[in-house]
Amino acid sequence: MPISNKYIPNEVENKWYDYWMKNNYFHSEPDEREAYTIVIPPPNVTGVLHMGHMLNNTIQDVLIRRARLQGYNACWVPGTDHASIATEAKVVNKLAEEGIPKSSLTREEFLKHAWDWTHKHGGVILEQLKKLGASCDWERTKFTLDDDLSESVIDTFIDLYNKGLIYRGYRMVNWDPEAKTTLSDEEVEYVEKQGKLYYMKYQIEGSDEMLSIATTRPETILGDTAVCVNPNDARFSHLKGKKVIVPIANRVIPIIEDDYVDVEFGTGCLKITPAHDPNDKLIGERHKLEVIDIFNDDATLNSFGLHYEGQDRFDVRKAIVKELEEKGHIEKIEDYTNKVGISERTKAVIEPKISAQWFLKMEDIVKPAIKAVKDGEVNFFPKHYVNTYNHWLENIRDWNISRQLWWGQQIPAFFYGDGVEDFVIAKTKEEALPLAQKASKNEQLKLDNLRQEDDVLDTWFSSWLWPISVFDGIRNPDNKEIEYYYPTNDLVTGPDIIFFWVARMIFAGYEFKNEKPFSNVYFTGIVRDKQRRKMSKSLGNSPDPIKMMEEYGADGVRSGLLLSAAAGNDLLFDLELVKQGKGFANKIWNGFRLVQGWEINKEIKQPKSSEMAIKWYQAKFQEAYKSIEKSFEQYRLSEALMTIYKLLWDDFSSWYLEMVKPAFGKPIDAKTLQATNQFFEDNMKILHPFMPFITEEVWQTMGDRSVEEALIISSYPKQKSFDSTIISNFEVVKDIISGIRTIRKDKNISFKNTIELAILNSDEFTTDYNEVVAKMGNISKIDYVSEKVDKALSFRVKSNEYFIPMGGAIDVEAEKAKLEEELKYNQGFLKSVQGKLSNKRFVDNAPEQVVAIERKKEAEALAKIEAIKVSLSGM
RNA sequence: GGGCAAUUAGCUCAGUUGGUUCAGAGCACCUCGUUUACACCGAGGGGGUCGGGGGUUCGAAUCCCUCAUUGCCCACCA
Repeated sequence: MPISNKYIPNEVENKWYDYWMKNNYFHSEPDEREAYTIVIPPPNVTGVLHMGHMLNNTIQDVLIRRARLQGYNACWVPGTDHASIATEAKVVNKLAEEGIPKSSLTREEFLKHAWDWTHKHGGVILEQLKKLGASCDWERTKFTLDDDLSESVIDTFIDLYNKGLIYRGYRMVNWDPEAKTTLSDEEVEYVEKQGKLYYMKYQIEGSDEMLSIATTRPETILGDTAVCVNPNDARFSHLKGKKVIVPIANRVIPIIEDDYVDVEFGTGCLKITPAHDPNDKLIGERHKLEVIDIFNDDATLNSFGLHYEGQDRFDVRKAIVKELEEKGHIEKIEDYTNKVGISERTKAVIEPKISAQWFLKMEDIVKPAIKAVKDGEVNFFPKHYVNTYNHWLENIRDWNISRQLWWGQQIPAFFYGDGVEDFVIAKTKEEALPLAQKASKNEQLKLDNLRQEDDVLDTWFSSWLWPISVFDGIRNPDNKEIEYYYPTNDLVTGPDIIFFWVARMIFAGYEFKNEKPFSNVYFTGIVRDKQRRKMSKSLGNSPDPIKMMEEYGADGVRSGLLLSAAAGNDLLFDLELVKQGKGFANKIWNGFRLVQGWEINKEIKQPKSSEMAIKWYQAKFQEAYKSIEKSFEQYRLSEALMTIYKLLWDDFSSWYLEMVKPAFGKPIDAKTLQATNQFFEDNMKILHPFMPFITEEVWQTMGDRSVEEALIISSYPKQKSFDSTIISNFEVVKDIISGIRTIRKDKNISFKNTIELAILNSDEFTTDYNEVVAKMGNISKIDYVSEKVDKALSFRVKSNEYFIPMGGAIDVEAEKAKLEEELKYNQGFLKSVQGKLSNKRFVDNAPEQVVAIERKKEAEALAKIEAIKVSLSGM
């Protein structure tokens, strides 16, 4: 069968993915082997694959495929996250487009829509991962809202509540007026915004004196309940005990004193709005101030907004400034940049708000997580993320885990009264009833008197259990699966969710399993474009992963991504590297075609050159192997791939295959063919984790392979010791060949024409490589001579000299100039070496080994200089 | 305001305890070559006073100090 000289990935990739699936190679069951486990960072259920996923999942697949080849029972658990805010927002928007406001629906009706949406769009991303070659155990696919996972979440909530770690409290929390829910501190991003600082004048009651106050949020004056100055500020001492009139609202509020106020900033006078600023709230508590909340849930003003009621906060800001100006209350307006908190999901400006929410106490629960990383139980790559991690854990505040949403696990709290504390915690209403009867001391309480908390739990309150709950380790702590697969081995994720997810999983692991969830965390970088901009939909700078895989092959894309990704650094995505990856696949394919085309002849003897080439490649392979192992230990996948790339392209294709390749139309001997096939197999094995498709294709085309003999489940080559002198000797041989090629190029001697070579002062080992030199340099005859050859071109490798006789056709002057240049260089080199050696302090202080090396350099330089001088004198 | 990281060839990055292998790799670039696996190719080549300035040392890309630039994270100054 004629094989195309171009490797065409598309069909090949689909074919082998189907084959792997059909034969269930990705599936894992506990057995006697050691487990190697990764749980996928579950993408949002309705998300689509972007470049970040591509990188992240390529890395996981490399690790899992390698482990599988190494004989581990490799298990990669896939799944998706319900992403409560993001998904609910999508469903709300979609319903809004259909003219259905969320408020018109009951909880059940809305959830039905949400599930319909999830079933329609969910899992697309997992299908896309299959294109990439991800060898996940799809039978284990989980969703954070699956019944078993939800039940695990509820169980842990109850457990934590019973331990006294969960409480309900009135607190100032972050309110997202668009999603109409609270957010945890981690879900708020701070961005710099160009704004204004407004200086407003408040009239002092019973006086004409005006007090100037600076604020960035003039609309909140309607919620002012005091004005505050520093007690040590002499400018305001005469105002002690007085009151001011809030403009527009015309309310009279006290002037209070508190150390919090910075005398230097603004006017040294601060307006206090306890309902809408965390600091004001604290001051308000200290001074027992009234709290006036002026906003509705969507951040329009409520009745405290007076004639602005129903208008949006930012519209009111403009309008109120205008009104204040008209009434003479604006002193001045300055430009001012400040940090504004926005919702990580909706990007809406966060409104601080006081409300009753559920919190998890963090102080004690995080302690084992700090210790685990400190003690190296859990390792971070790159390790500097440990600092970020520690800083967060050591300064942690309680976690607001309730969300005013419907999409998620509903909090299992049942209210029997209107008080903040009038609730019981239970799995079901039925279980709650007797508890509520007891708590309320009311035996007559009925099921109908109980009302379940509307709020659901933060998405991360389910994903923090992920490595445990996917193996059902919460509900059935002693089941076979959790015992076998937990703790997992590696976690591959982005540093952006170190707090959201990674840290929380670690302390959840200790809290619920008494053990770490994973041993190593590999933080990937962010995928950026060549201008270092983050790849995003809105910028339109992100290529479509699916299209790209269709054009360049999943293998090409995988290797392109990895080639550009130094461990832990941001990755500047460049399509050129994907092309390089595709080119690499093609290179391998063509090497394979070459070997496939060879005719074997068992009668012919193995040439010496092939024998030497085989010995050399065996050593070279082992040398690379060692280096690959080392790279993997440090999660330097990019480095490992580059090592393989160079091994296969330079060493194997450019050197090995060229050395053993029979002349056109000539057969090959059995020994060499057998060795070459063996190399091919080993090459495919070490490359397979990175480029699974082409390697399987080559592997399967090489011979008839049974279902048990697929590459994906074959065995990784073993590390063997190797003789490094074979490699260093061959470097000399390469230099000789390179010298010949340089002369050919300089003198325009076509490679088609054979030339002769004479060698002076031969080292013993080089004679073993005579056939190699002859073949690679197209040399017809090699002579060993005892003195310099006349009318010849020459070059030197180490201190040996090599001649190519040219008859009379050499340009003596040019050769002389060249030699003189070489002489000059070597003399300079010698001078610097001797400079070092004549420095007594160097000789006395440097280690013996180092001095010995310098002496050796000196001797070699002297010999070389001598040889050049001899050549020159003969001209 | 605090912390972390980075700064080495045109680009992206290696460079482990200071001294074999220290100035490297890949890509890009230049020259030559269509030799029967591959032009998604082969052979050859140019290119960096290692961000600046000090210091320690016989010796510094590597250790110390300092400055500069960039990125990220954290932090309740109106």
